[in-house]
Amino acid sequence: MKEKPEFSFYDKVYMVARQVPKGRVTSYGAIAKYIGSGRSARMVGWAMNNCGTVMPPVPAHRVLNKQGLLSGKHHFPGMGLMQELLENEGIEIEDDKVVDFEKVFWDPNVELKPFKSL
DNA sequence: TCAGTGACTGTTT
DNA sequence: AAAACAGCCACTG
Repeated sequence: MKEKPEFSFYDKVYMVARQVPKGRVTSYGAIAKYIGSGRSARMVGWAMNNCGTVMPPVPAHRVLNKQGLLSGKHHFPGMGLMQELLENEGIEIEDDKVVDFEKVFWDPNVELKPFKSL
């Protein structure tokens, strides 16, 4: 029996994003690689665009680019909401980027088990 | 069906 | 070091 993930590309992204621990952040590329396409980071970002249409809601504010920059903050409602959410979790933000990004970085490829094992 | 878009990343200039 | 180019794949019109 071949395991056939019924999970769509979106679902995989949401699944990983939801498992990001509080006070931690990850990058699109890390998620993309975790789901099997290390170079499809753009698709991860695109999936995040629909994050508000899925349940439960996805903490897209914990997903940043590899530079630790809040690249998607402009997509959040209000102004600086994404930054406030991150700061609320203990993450320090400066100039729209995460301080000590390497320290709060959470890599699903390391912290989580391979997707096939799920 | 084809073409355009996009919350990224790596390589090259 | 910074900017530009290319690759990548899924969704919409």
